[in-house]
Amino acid sequence: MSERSGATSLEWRAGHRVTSYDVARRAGVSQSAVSRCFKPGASVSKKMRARVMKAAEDLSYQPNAIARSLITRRSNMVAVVISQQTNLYYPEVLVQLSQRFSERGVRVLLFTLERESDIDVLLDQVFQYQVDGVVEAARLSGEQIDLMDRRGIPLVFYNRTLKDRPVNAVCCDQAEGERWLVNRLVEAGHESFGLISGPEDSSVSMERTQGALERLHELDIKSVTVVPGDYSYDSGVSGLLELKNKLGKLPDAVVCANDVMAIGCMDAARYRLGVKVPDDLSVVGFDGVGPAQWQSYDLTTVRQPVRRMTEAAVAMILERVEQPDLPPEKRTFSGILVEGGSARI
Amino acid sequence: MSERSGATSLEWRAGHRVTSYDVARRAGVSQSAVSRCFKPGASVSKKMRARVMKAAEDLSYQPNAIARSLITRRSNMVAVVISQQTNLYYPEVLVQLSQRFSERGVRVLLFTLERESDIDVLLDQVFQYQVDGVVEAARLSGEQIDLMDRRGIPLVFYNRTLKDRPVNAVCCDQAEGERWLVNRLVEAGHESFGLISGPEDSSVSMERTQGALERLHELDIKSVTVVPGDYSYDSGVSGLLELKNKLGKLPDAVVCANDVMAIGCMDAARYRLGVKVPDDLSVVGFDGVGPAQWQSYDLTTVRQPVRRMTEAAVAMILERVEQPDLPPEKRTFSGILVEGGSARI
DNA sequence: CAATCATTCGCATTCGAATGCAATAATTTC
DNA sequence: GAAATTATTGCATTCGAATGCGAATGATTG
Repeated sequence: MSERSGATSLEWRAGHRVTSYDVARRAGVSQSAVSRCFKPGASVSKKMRARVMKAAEDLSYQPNAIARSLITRRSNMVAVVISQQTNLYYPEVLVQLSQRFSERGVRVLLFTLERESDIDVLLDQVFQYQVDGVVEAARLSGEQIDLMDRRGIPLVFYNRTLKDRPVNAVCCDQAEGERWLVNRLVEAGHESFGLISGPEDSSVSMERTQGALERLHELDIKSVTVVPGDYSYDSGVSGLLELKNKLGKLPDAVVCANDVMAIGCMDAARYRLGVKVPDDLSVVGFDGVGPAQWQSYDLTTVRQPVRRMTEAAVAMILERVEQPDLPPEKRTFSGILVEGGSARI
Repeated sequence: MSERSGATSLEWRAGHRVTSYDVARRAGVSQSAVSRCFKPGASVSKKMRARVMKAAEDLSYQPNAIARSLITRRSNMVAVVISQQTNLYYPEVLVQLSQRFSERGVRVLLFTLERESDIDVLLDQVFQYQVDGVVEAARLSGEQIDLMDRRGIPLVFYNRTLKDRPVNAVCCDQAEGERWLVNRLVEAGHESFGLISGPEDSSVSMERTQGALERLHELDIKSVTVVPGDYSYDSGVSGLLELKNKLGKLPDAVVCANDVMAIGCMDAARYRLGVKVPDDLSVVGFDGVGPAQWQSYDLTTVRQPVRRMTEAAVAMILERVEQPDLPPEKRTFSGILVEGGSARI
């Protein structure tokens, strides 16, 4: 706790990192003994542990995780890859993942994707850092998945899944959630629907839009128009305007592929078109982000169980670090319907 | 690009990582040669480089960053420590930092703080991972700063600074921004003010609130009431209600220590008190987060120049990795006044 | 063509902790 | 108290890449 520079620390040269050898020398034991003292469950006598810990304390020794990683072949680091999305929701996921991993003694090495095309370089980087596993919240091609597979790095997708390939994934059941939303809207008597989809290359967006369309079809609703969006607030705004253009009038309800677009959509209705939500127009979203609950929006949406999902992702990765040959597994969680005031009842 | 498992790869046993020795053997050269080929600017003949690169390609060899770190004493990792804040604004900072660092070949190791008390353990962790530097967006005690100093790890604070101690820091000029906001509000003829402050232990919040108070004092405004908040939407709501309680009526303007509280405040005014913003009440925030610009709020606020600030933080860290004895430096950036519609003109 | 100088390459060592194995010390058992 | 057993400890090696130094090769010059 308290050795000032200079005092008793003759052995302390600036720029010289304190190693297990230093501790060993000071405690008059071997380096291996020091190593063992820092390994839980190792065979060490009480006396030894006390002496070593004392010396370690004196020198403020901390084991070098990098050296350890080299020999144990475990870095205790996991890569989290997120693509630069407008999606307000990912930061939350990121923080949660970090926290859950950290509880299990694993740190998160962050990889952000600016351009989709950088993914190859990025995967090489991920590999170089010898991470124990990867949580992927970005798109990967089949080839890229193969690559990680060959490299033997456990890979878990977060909210994206490949139909044609067995992979590990944690997902929220997008389609189911959309079906709930559609059910509610139809029950409330809405007959014409507008959908604002997300980016084309987002599997999540596709599943949501498809889920809604499917249910609408089942319920024999004919008046359905889809316009494209990109998850951003602005595209929610323009999406609604485009719907109105296309139809000549507004639909009864708009189903947005995420909350942020739904929020944009509500604002467009109120401030651009002077239309009341939900009286004249119902709007629903998906995700359950914080702002969706703000009183100005009070959005009807489906909340993803982020806590559960991140826990699952962490567990799946760590299981596969221990047992690399566990078969691929997909875990799908139901969302939670949040009944706000943006949709008529 | 294309070696299928099985083909020519006799030397390829599962579970055996490809090392520089493997590449060396295949190329018929020494391990050092391989190492040099992967070091930019090393003395290697063209022929050699070609052979090695071919072999490396064949084996899909990637240098082991951990082994490299051990010998070079550079991990090319930087720790970013963020405290679990409700502040909507940090995730953005985090992503930006990651991107800027990544452009310079440095990765971000993420440390999230659940409880403030965990900070000591966390700092030890940071040290164990041998990061080259630390960007700290959380509070540290003087002792803790000393510790990092003794350990020789460059430390840059993001938006927090210690008065009584020379440290590296990148900040937005909170006080200045608040003065601007107050000026505008006073110019618009407002005479009574309510302030909703942030958490007590947040230096940023303190500077903002103090800055506003100071300017109000200079302008000889007497009717000023401060109530505490915690940066959250809810505390913005309750803050406004509390102000009304305390004063018996609403003030002319409310100055909130961040955008999210300002948003809560606006919603409370509209939906709890039935008061019009800005007609009956002006509200201003601070940060310039995305939602502040949504039409329902259209907040008058001061935006932090996140891009510039993160660039500065990255530059400061990396400079100090190269030259450890650069003196402490504080870089303060002016915010950008965003004239929204939440304050009367 | 020999002598000089500049490149390029390989050898051997290093970074710091973990670990199998053998040696030693501490316990237990009869 | 000796023998057998178990618990501790140290030695030596390992993980994979980087690098100082000297050897070998090549280029340059007179």
